[in-house]
Amino acid sequence: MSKPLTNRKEVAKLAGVSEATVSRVLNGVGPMKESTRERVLDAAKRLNYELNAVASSFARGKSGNLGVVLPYVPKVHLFSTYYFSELLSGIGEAVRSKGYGLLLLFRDPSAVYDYASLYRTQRVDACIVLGTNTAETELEGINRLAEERLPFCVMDQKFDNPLVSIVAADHEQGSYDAVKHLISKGCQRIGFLNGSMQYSNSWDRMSGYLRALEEAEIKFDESIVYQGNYSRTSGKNAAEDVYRDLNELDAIFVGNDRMAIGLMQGLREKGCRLPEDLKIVSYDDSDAASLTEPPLTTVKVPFFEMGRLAAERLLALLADKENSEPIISEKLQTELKVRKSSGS
Amino acid sequence: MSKPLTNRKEVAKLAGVSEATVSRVLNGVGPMKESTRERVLDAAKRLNYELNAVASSFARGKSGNLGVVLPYVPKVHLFSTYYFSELLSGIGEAVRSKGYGLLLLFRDPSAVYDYASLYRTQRVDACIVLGTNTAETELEGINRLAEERLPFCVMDQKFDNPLVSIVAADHEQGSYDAVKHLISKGCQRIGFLNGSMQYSNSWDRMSGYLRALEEAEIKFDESIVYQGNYSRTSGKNAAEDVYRDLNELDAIFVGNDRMAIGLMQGLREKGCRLPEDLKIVSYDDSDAASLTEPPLTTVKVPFFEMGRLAAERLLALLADKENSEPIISEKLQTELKVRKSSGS
DNA sequence: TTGTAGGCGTTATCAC
DNA sequence: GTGATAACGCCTACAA
Repeated sequence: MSKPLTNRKEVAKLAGVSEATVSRVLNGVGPMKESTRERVLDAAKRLNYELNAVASSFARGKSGNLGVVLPYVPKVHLFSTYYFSELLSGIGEAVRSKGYGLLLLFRDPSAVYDYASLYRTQRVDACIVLGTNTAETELEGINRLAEERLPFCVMDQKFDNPLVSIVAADHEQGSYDAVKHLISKGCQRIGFLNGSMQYSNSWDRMSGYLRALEEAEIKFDESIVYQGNYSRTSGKNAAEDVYRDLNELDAIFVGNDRMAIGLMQGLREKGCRLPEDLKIVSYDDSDAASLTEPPLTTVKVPFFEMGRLAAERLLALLADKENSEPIISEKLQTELKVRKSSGS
Repeated sequence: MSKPLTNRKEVAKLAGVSEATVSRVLNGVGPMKESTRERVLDAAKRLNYELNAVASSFARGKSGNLGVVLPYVPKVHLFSTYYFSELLSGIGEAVRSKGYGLLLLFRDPSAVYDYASLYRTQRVDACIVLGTNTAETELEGINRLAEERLPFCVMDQKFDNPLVSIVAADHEQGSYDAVKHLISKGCQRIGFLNGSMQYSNSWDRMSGYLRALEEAEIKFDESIVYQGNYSRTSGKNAAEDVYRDLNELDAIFVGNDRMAIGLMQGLREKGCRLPEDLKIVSYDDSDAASLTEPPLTTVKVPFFEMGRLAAERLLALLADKENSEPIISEKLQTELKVRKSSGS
């Protein structure tokens, strides 16, 4: 029933050619007479025939799939879904235009994931890894991938290993821009609510924050750096400390929109007026950023383009064998979107 | 490089058994002596061998993939991403636990999509179709699938064809609950901002709205039914008309959170106070619903469970051949989440 | 309980 | 330009 209703042999018979010719026509390879081409195409259409993708993959020794690996925790939205859906859309665009399949793979973040197995079992020809971090178990998995020279790419997370391919936005610059914007608004005491340091991009944000301060000759004060984990709840929790320090602060830079939203909720519950009492700039420009009251000034990250870029590069790499240079593209431009939360 | 490093033959040789025995052990079928089983497993581990998924699929004549088809429009978030990511998570959960693959398929919503081709080319064994509507081109594609008795399931969209499998929430009841809640708050003049009527669930919402009114002996007034398309922008646009009718209205029921958010923005820009000037209940309980000011009273839809249910049913159907009964499950419970936008 | 062997539908490498 | 034909790695009757 769900078997192909027909196969190459039938088409060959109907068209009066050999099976090999059918293959050539359908794959568009090798020389062929226009007339036979038409005859074969016609026969295929009459029989409602299309190439069997599985058989084809088998013969080629390639699955034809690009894998996208994501951490999966039931009931928890590890990603802001904005991030996730933009990346996926970008990857999807690239994959479609190259005729590849997009295989979604959920991994249990608490266990060592055997990435290499995906290739060994031929489920994917290449893959993009989302949401990795620097935990020991993660490092091990990723490093093994790199050492086996398997085609893969990590998103938005740097590894020391130069063999690890990566596509990432320039969060150092993005953060610098964000903080500089606050400084240009006359802020001097600028706090920082950062996310978990197990992600390299959290370190990048810290660097950008420091550079902006330094350039403005503002002394770094560790006591106004707060620690969250990119969740809304952690932002709300931070409101406690931020509120306590409120008269020390002109503004605060927050590592992502979700935390900023939590923080704003928390502060407002304590009676803060925003942005009068505290200016805020955050990060991501997710859908929610323009919904809050006041709307968030935030750093827009080109997730869609990042996804597309990673996928395109990987597929290009697959096309041109030999080349197995790691993909390194970690300076994608961000853009500051100015809204009311930063004062204006 | 990305080829399997070894194959069944090697394992058989090392274990001193036939290839067939290796297969049997690795697939856990047929009787086998514990000692040979161990020997084979040991050999496999020593050679770092795993079954080649492509070859396996080929031999079985099944791809081992569940397809998820989604409309794809560049730059447009057709789904609220909440809907999308919850459904996908649910599907992912089912698929993983059954050892299937999850293949993401993007379709161009402006063209007739040849769903059957996915099966013909053996890319998927079954699929879940998201975001269909009643456009002629869609109907045609879906009906063809049904007539060929291919295993598939449509989410949240009803078709007249009894052969079409569907999993959907009970939006009639959800809407009834929403409107009844408003009535219980003392509202009599309740407007309705509905989404596009090309989706059956828009009709269901209308039915629920009507039933609640009728039960309370409130006369239906077409002049306070507004038309949107589920986008934030359409909600904002509707603010014009709603504002004009404001003294005719106690409350408004809105077809989804996104429109409600747009509507609230629009109304506030005109100087409305919410919920004092207008009570609002909306639909979906997306992440954003609790972020707005005031937070939205909204109807929570079990997207995760819907995804999981659809996937589980399909995979069960694949497992037990013979059975090709359409899956019909269109009454999944919704739940009203009461927040400030509806008054209290 | 295990081995033998045919078949799955292509691809790709030869000849012709 | 086109036709034979050997892989590809595994599954599964059937035989032993």
